[in-house]
Amino acid sequence: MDRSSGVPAFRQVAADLRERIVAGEYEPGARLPSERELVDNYGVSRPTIRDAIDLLRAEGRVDAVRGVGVFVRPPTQIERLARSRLSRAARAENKGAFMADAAAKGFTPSSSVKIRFEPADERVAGLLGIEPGTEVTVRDRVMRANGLVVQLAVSRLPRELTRGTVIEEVDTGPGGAYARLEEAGHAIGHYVEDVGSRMPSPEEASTLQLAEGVPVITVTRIAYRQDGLPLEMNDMTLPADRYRLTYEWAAE
Amino acid sequence: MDRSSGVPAFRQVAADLRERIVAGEYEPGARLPSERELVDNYGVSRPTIRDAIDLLRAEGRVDAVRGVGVFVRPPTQIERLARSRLSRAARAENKGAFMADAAAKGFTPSSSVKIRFEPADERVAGLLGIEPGTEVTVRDRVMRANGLVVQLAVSRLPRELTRGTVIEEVDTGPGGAYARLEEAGHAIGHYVEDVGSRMPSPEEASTLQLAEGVPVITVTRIAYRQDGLPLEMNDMTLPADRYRLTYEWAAE
DNA sequence: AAGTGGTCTAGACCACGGC
DNA sequence: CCGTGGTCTAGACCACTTC
Repeated sequence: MDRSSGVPAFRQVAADLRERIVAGEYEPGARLPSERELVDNYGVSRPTIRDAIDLLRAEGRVDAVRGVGVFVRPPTQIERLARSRLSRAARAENKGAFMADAAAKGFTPSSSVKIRFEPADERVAGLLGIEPGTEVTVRDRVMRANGLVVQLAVSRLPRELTRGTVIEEVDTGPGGAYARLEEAGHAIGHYVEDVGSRMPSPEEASTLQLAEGVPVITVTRIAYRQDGLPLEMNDMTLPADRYRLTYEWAAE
Repeated sequence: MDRSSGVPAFRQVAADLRERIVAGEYEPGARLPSERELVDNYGVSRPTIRDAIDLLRAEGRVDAVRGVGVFVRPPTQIERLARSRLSRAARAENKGAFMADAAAKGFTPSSSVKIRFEPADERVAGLLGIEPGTEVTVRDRVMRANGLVVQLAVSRLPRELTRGTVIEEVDTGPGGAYARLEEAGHAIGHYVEDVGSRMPSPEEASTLQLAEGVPVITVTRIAYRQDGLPLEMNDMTLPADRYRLTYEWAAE
């Protein structure tokens, strides 16, 4: 603790703890000294110690458990999602991309869907190439693996394309909505995915059961018909500590 | 303020401010009431008000400026990075992917490179398909646009492929390292990119000049020769509030 | 000089988990 | 019951920006 360095005390404490964690002095899953012990160790007040720990929590390095202690967060298991999950071959045998992934990875998937219809706002209309206000079919899904929420997905299609099809039902049948579109003569030509990241809203953090300091990955996928007409857009939200996305393409 | 709801006071204050921001009562760029005003408005102590504001900062919703006030963070300008930046056609006229992007977007790019050689660790060896300990050439780059740091990139190649080439020099010449590899008979067959996100380390936050509550996007790209041999791996780190990544592919 | 956010203290009480 | 983290208070002083 250097009180004259100009560096705030809580940052010095955080830096010291961070170093010890990275160095392995506190291993993954290990408990840090209690806040009151740290008060004695560093010679600062408890709020200052808490500021330091709050910093490490925001970085996603430690988890605090009330009544128990503060623990070094162990590395999480990462799933890779590849674009091959959208192949027709995969659809032939499964209920959709998410179920296909689940089958491959050996966990028990479940998914709850809410269907609604609403007028397209500016953004949706732009991406789907329709007039704002045009009615769209919205499939709002919460996907779970072994009971744990792992993904949110909001899919929107021009209602014109879904009227009278099972895409407006909860269960879209084998191969999912994409398979139904193709059966209706809308063969998919190409996909575009737009990937970004941000901190979650409090609602997202609680539905996705996110730990502190964990961002979400946002993916907006648009499926186009072979003539270039947008068929569907899908806004997906994934916990960044459990997913990576893999894309692969030939040079040129 | 409901003191008997069980919801902590600072979360109630944060929720109220968040609502007002989302509703547009405080517009982007607008100043929130000062902490001491909020103390009066909500009837809680200043540390409690600060806890509330700290929450909004961690979410990336507001910025605090010492001596001035707390401001609603305005939306940032987002650049899209598309895989087409890696095409041979783009290389033909430019110095590399980053410079190509810069030219297209109309900003002034600059980039500082440090070259070093080191033995491959476990991860690097696995991705490059070589034995751990094998010497690799490391090109450690900081990319800037109009003076602002916008990307970190650490590129690694088996030294065997770069010995005697300008890839071991600071300036790799027109088209960048990929062009030199192709000239040396290592035509690129395909690329794989692995995309994830996490909160930045303090070092990353300061070199990338990241605002609070802004994650980084991490991309690991591997370039393979046409026979499948890994030629290069590139670990990129991007500020999540300034970039989105776009991928596009044909169905099937 | 006045107002702002940044830091820090020395307490207090609470809710929760484990013994 | 005791120790843990979670919340909250009422101050204090500082560094900084603006006027």
